[in-house]
Amino acid sequence: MKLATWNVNSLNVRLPHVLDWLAQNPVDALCLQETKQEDSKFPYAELEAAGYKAIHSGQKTYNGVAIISPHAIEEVQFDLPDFSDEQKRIIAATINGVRVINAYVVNGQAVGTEKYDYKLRWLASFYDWIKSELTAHEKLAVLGDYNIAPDDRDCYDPAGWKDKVLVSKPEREAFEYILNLGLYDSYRLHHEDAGQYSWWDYRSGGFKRNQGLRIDHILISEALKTLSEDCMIDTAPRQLERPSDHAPVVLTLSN
DNA sequence: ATGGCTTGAGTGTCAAGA
Repeated sequence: MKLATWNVNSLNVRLPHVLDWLAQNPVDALCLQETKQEDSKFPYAELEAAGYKAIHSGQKTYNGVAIISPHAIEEVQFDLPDFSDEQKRIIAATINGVRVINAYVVNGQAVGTEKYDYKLRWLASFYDWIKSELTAHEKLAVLGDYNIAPDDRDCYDPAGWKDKVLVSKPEREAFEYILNLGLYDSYRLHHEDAGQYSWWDYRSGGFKRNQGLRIDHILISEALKTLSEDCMIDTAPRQLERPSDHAPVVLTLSN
């Protein structure tokens, strides 16, 4: 079984990349973030023609999350249960017996801003919900754009980024607390090296110089950890014309 | 460089991303 996450930075622009990628990388579930479109614009028909079902929680211009799968998509849930929010950042479903949560975590803009405060409050509510989901679902995967680089190996310039948004101590602690609920950063189960990123700034030739951050993650419960065979970051789509600034992250499970 | 690029909105130019 393969699970993947990809922040596409506008599905309207990126649909050809997504369809090509799915054709080359058949997965059991693909979680998208930043679709940036209302449900009425979501390309259900194009995905269906490619053999995929989909669920979407979208809005105009910003945010928006989707789960795409060739299998039945069951027990669908939208939004955090205890956090009043107009922003479409959460969608979850059960696929082949695995609870799949897709999260587009708040960016936070800059430390000390209102948006940063909103990020920390959002993460606190996210923590509470993940805790309850873990008790309800033994096989749980929490995929998405976390907008947090967990440690200095995940940042191309730790000194320059010190205490900045995406790497600040409160954000890293929030990520750590979520792991401490009983989840594992699947990438780190299989790879210890630094310099492996999932996002590169469009500006300043970030990708060519490998100046990036690892902020897209697939967290898995103990029951899935025992099945985990590999987690990889696919940099191929980042090299295409008009790419998303994020690369897909793919988890392979046995069975 | 409170920068650099990309997207959506909407037709002039800004907000937001990370």
